[in-house]
Amino acid sequence: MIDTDSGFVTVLAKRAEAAGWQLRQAGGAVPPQELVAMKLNAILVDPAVLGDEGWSYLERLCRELPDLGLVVCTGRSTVAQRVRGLRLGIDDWIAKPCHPEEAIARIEAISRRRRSRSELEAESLVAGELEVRPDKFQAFVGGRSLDLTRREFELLQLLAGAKGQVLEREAIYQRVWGYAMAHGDRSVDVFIRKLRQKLDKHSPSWSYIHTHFGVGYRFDPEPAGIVEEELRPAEPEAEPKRSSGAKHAVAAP
Amino acid sequence: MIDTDSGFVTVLAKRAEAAGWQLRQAGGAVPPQELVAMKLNAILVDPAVLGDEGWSYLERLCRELPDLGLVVCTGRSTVAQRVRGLRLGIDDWIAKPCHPEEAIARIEAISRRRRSRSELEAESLVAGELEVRPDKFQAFVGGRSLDLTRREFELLQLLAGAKGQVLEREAIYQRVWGYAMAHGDRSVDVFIRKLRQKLDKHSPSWSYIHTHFGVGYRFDPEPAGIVEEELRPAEPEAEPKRSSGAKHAVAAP
DNA sequence: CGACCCGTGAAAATCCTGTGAACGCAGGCG
DNA sequence: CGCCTGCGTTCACAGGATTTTCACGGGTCG
Repeated sequence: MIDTDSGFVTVLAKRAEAAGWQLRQAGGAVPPQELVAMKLNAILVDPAVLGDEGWSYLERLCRELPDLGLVVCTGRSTVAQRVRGLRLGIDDWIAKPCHPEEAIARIEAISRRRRSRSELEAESLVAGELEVRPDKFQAFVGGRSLDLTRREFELLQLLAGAKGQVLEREAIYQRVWGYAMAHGDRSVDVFIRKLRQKLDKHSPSWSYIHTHFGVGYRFDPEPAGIVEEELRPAEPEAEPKRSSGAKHAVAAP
Repeated sequence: MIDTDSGFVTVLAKRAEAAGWQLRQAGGAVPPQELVAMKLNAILVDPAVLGDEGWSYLERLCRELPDLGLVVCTGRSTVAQRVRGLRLGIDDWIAKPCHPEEAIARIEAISRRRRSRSELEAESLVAGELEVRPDKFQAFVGGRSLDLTRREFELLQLLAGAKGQVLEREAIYQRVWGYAMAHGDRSVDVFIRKLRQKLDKHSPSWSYIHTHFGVGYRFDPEPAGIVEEELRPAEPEAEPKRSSGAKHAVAAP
């Protein structure tokens, strides 16, 4: 929570703790980046402590962290202000002399929506030769681990979860990295490449990730394997380099 | 909305319509089943009109339609009641003498969360032999992809969405490209041609896009197929070139 | 008939993605 | 405490795919 009203802060902290939450408090604007690092569920702000920067800060939060639950709790406000805030992306607006229990309940209500859809994980998922195991934070092919890093795994899990759907870069970034993608960021592409490398290394006869030009990527296991190795069985290919290897299928379900 | 306060209902209906929503109103409890059939986005309830069944009805809604946005808007209420409601699964609780614009904004805020989590605009659309699938950024005929590029798809989606309506070039450009069309720009025409090509290639016996001279284009699937091939079965037409082929129907305004 | 509008094909300009590598950072280890 | 390694981020380049632009000619309208 971002507020300086010590009485409110104290009592809310107590209730939050009683509810089993972990609460962090600040007395002024906190850069969205730091908020990301805190892995927050929701944030409660009294824009009064932000001064003139109030609106721009709230706007920034909504823009860069659309997944974060955002509740404003402040003193006098007009209908126009509340409407503006809600339209901006704020999830709830509470008038300040407010019962802490209600604040807790409202934050809970917001978070409920957020959580409900994402808690579908922990289900082991199979696609082609691939097996994605959230419990082990790893993916396997024939029992052998792909040795994915954290980000790689999260990306793969996201893609594999939205089976068949095309996911746009921004959406991918948003959901894996947790905040809005900066214009021109190529991180997603780079990780897609790493994933494709590892997938191809362990399951060469399948293609999993497909590119949709100008849109994003789509996960869909296809047995479209490259079967030219057996044409020249005596080839002394000591070099495991796959060189310009298989072209990645471009948009053609 | 479930409410009987005619003044509130009237003004809210007006605002909702202005916001482009479709609103249905009832004066008492509606079975969840019927609500499902209405394909609602959110529901606004004043439990006062439900009498003693209020809480049980709300509870039932939360249990059976957890995906539905649920907002309570009623008169006097205690903190305990609001907390109970919010914990139950209600998304927002508004005190009743309330500005309709705020009610709209709050419902919007709730729906925003709901929608962004689930697949946005996953409504697949069928027209003639054509199937437009927003989730795949692609259109299909008989399961085969038309292989549209992003712009082509967006254009087709726009046209197909405004079923039967004639769209002017500037309007099309504005909505697909996102900014105003420069004078003399022929991009729309070019993309219409590309679309017609691909449509005709995969679904030759239908005509989808019609030209309105001096106005714009209109999407309307018609089985007006060109059936002259069978008139000369022995024709050695080795040249698949459609050359000056089928003229595109031009409707008179 | 003449001005304007639209379909068409192809060249030119632009944008997008795959890729390799450098960079910075943090934890693990000697 | 300093080195090393693994990981994530950023950059620049190249090859394509896509979009835009252009010029022509056939159609349409008044």
